[in-house]
Amino acid sequence: MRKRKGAGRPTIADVAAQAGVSSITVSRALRDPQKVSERLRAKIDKAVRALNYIPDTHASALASSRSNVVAVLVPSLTNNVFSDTLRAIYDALDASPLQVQLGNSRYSATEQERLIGIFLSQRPTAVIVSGIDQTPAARKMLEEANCPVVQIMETGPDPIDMMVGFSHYQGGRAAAQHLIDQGYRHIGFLGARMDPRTTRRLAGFRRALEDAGMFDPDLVKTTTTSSSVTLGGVLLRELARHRPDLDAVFCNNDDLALGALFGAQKAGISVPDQLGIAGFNDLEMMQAACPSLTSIRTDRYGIGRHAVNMIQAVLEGTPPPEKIIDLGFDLQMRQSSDRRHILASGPA
Amino acid sequence: MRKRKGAGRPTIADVAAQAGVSSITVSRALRDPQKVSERLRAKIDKAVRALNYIPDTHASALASSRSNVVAVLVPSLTNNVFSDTLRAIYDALDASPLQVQLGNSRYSATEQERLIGIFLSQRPTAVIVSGIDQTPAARKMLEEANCPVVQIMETGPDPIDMMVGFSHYQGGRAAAQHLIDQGYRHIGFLGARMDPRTTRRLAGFRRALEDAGMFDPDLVKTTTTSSSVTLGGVLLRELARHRPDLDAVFCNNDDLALGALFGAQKAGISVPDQLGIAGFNDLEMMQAACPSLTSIRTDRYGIGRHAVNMIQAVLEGTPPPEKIIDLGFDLQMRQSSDRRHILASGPA
DNA sequence: TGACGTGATGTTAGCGCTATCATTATGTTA
DNA sequence: TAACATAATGATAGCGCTAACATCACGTCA
Repeated sequence: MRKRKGAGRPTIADVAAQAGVSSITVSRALRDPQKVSERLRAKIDKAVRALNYIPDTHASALASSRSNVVAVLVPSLTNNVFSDTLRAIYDALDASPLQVQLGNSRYSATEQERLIGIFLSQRPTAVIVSGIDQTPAARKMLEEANCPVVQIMETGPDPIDMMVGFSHYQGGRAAAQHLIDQGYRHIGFLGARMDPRTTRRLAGFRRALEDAGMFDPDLVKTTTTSSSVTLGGVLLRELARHRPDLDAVFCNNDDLALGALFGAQKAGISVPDQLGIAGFNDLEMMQAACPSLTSIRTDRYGIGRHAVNMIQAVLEGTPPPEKIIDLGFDLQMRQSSDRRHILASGPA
Repeated sequence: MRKRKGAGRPTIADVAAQAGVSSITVSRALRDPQKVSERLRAKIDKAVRALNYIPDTHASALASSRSNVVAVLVPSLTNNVFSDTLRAIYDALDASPLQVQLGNSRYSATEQERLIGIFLSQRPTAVIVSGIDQTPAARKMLEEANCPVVQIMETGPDPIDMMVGFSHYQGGRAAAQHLIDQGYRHIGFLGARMDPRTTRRLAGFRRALEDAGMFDPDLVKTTTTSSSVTLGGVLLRELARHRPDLDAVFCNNDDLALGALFGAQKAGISVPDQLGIAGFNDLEMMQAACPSLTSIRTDRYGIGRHAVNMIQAVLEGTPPPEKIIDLGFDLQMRQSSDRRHILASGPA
């Protein structure tokens, strides 16, 4: 009957004809070569190359109810933290036939839920989703998605399926403990956005100070606006004006920490002597700053790499022994909080 | 006959049955509502909502040889310049049924070509690609792709289809001219990566200095390694050691400029008096730095927004009057290159 | 009044692949 | 050697949607 146009791209039937086999054999040879005899496989490979055949992803997905898409959901495209992890995911998937479908939830759990719905309608091979604070509906969808799911950036007690990250609570606690150990006594907290991970860093910070009998809610300065270097300076100067006894700040990310450094410099406050500064994530600029900035180093690239590894392991039928991978963190002490010279010369 | 499982998700036939119409009418009602009478449209909408129907993108793409994918190719996921543009693209496409398929070419033209091949096999609705330096094969593929193509980040004389960006050559030239105007006489160039855009900035820089009779190739310090704040400090100190007469640097991006500032601070070189610094792109941190840093402001978000607008205009049948949009740039003079106090008090 | 345009809806046949059996050839066991 | 497992290949029928044509109910105009 009437024929549709067709873009003229070769189909699996063309390959089959050229190789003298049936199309299902071509399909098998491409998807699972060991199911086809070596003789036919060679013929088919040759035909594929001769015709420059590229399988149609949509037809494949429709027929198999399965796509080659890995859905990845991050809360921000501009935050370097996520771009490092994304880069790892793209790098790791590079050699595989899997494609990334990236969604930006803008730090909104409901937006994340919406995107999960859209992405699942593409029947992805796997889902990578940031954080552990999905809405109940989103969690339910993912549990029923019938594909590997990895929650990244954070660890928690109750994975949907798998998890790679670290404890933001412990990170915040370690940063605070470090400032205490350096002899600071009026330690503030600068926080932007206050998403769930940030909030847990604050909780860890608070715990460390409470244990040391030093927690003062008046020294916690937070805002829900998004983070920036400029904001770090603004928050620092507001807090320092309000509380002249402030002698250190833990900033919930590195942008704020850099901004706090600039703010201190503008206000003539010397770092680290009059003010200690610590950040979170240890972006590359932290060690280059003058003075260099203390931060909690996190393995963002590793998180992406591990997430893909776990997915591939499941797809290959050898699920990873551990459902939860905690990559931890490292405190990188640098000049901005180094008071060893003062500590050595006597008690504060 | 034997039935396949089917994930149980409602199909267009279920909606049609519920609404008491044929499935093609449902299809039309969803894709082009004005082709269906108001009465049926209401019924169909109701059925769609009742069943929570979500169209299958793969089936649609297979049947129509057209997907809802906009392919976007950027050279880097970690460079803030591109994440700003990406954010704009995601924001602008948010209300439409179009989905972004993102590829990372890692600053490699051959990798870009490979990805274009993969993406075109998904028959995208449109393609957004960074830069104007496609390989001949890639250019040919895009010309034959039979969909809108927008080259972004840069303008040039010979668009594949459409273009949004600005002239990096003129940007580099303006930065150099500014440093000349501020009375600097031994102006260096710090460059990382040296991709095509960077190279054109250098060409503009060179032109301005040559016009002023001040170009000195010995003051151009470049590397092909990727850019970082740390690298900015390293390059600056190497150049300053080699050429003590250096009195200003134009850095081909803001990371290098920030690093140069830190490097100068570590070396005890005062900015802007002993050394002027200018960057490129005007990331948010530039104005927060201490001293604040001069930069060439570019409208990265606007580039993404315009690119999507142009695509949507074409899809709606009202192609934009201009194939090339030049969004220009603005020099933001700040403390790091401000010598008006010196210029005012007499000749250098 | 009858040939004909117009808009709304329906029928049918694919799009290019793969799931599910069916078939055939080959080896294996009692 | 009969009965049966195993491996390699094929035939067929969809997956869920839409392009292309068909039909039908109106109105229009000479």
